Amino acid sequence: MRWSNAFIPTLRDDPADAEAASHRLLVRGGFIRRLMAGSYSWLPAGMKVNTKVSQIIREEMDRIGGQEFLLPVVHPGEIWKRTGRWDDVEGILVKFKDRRDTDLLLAITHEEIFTMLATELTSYKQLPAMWYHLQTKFRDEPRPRSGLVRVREFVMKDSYTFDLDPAGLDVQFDRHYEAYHRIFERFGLDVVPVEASSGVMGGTESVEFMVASDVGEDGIAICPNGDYAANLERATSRVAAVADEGWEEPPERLATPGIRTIAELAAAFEFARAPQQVKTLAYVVDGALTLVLVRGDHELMEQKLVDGLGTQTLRPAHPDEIRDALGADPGSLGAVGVSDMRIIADPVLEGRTNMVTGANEDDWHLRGVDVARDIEVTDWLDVRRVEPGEACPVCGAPLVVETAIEVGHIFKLGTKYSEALGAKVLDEHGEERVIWMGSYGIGVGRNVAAIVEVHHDDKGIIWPVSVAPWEVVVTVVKVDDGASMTAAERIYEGLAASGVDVIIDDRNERPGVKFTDAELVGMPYRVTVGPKALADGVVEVTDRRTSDTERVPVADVVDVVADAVATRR
RNA sequence: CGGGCUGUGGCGCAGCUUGGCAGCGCGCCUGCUUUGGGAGCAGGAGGUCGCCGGUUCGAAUCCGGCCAGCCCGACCA
Repeated sequence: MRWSNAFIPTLRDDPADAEAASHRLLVRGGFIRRLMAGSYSWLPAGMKVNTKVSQIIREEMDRIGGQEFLLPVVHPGEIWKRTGRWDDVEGILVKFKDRRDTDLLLAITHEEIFTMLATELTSYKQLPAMWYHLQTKFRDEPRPRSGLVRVREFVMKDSYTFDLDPAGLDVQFDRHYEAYHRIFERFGLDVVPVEASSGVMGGTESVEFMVASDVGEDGIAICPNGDYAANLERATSRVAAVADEGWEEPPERLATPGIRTIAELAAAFEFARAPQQVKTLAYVVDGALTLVLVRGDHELMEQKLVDGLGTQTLRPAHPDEIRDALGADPGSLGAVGVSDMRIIADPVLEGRTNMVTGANEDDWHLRGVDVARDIEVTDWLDVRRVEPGEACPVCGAPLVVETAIEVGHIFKLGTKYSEALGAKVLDEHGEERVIWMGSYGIGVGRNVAAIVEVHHDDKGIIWPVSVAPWEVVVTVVKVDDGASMTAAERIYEGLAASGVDVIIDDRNERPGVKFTDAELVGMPYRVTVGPKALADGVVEVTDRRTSDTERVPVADVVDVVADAVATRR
């Protein structure tokens, strides 16, 4: 590739609408351009990276026995109605009709269609199977952000496995787990696998691969001893027991004029510190008002509630709904004496006595509440959000909480889709068996963003050799110097002949412009060919990572650079 | 969906308060000089001022509505 002919539109200024480093640098470096919110075009340099990332994924998928497909991005609504997701998935699913008034949708993922294809599997002898493709998804996200980190249209490698039984699924799941580690290692990403919520995908078990980053959108709790790691949407921890002082009498009314918050109540009464309080939250679950109880100093993690209840139709109750049902406004709510609705309580509250909670009467609370005696808990459910420093559930060490980017997610699906769509085989006894499925995703663009988030400095991107748009740039300091151009061309041809992905910067620009662009675009190695060094029979080889520059004889440079590149691929 | 901010040549911005020729820097084109860290001089091209409506002799500027984008939150496969 010759830079003079390439479309690499680098920008001198940061784009006004970009804050995340990856977003800023990918736009400035001429890799991507925004079309609309959450929708990006890949320019030639970006496409080179995209292709290398995709290729690494392909290689590792093929290595564990994956077979590549390519499925359509527009699906008939009918199939999604059969799995229930036509109605269950709200908001992000774009639905439309064709000229014959047929319901269609834009694929948000491809379980349905791969499972339809799997109905052609008829015998256990055809299992296990591992199928994948790299294909566009469109999810009408309410809030795209941070460039490629969260977009609406993106390409994902999604794979699907088909097995006779759960044990087979476990094997394929573990293979993916290993393959994903290899993939992220080749991307230069340090990942933490964490237990995750399966969300609407359904299924029994899922693992997310997370890269710690400020622009991440997920919180993860990590044990410093490596004994535990989980997404906060699922994480649990040990909480030190609170010793309650005795209070044998029934709850006593406590006048609390004007007090509406946990903090205000804690400040007003010595015996009502936040851990002594029961926080009462009102939700509407499947249409019914439901109380959710956590300790005063704890936060509800709504996703844990969603997962624990196995429902998607859940929202905080409106103030008027709360007043109609309980007779008080938020700020004075409590579950004591409530018997006509579901009461979900966090297990941390189990056995607690002498607590303070709202009296369901504005300006009044109750003290001396014994949870077991005074509250009719219908479900004990771990719904609290883990906070930094709480004890690891395995070893007790203080947990660390970090924000992270989810770069991959693997699910054990079970039989949800195969059952709904009739994917079955005959086993060795001639009996019909529903296929056990798993699904596994890696977003291409999000991984590119994560790589840049991790590998950049104030000058630009520092691509790992494995995914760099070009492994080497040959920078010609003075293009109208015949000797320079001749030497540079020879080096360029020699590197290309050695299998190095190389670009020659033959633009008639001043050296400063070319050096700056090379650093912004982020090629791992720069070979600088200029008249001064050439007079000594050498050129300079600069490592983008370290900025170390080495003078190398012209005759050796192709071998030296080709070797350096090869060892880092 | 709630809150905040922003829409002016390709990019970054000023002008808007107080209505009166649409500007600056970068980039781009031509010429000359220059050439090891974002060159200098001279000349030049390029804009429905997000859109629609209103007020006014006159609107980038004031008023109303809409659209789009970014950030925070909600949400998130």
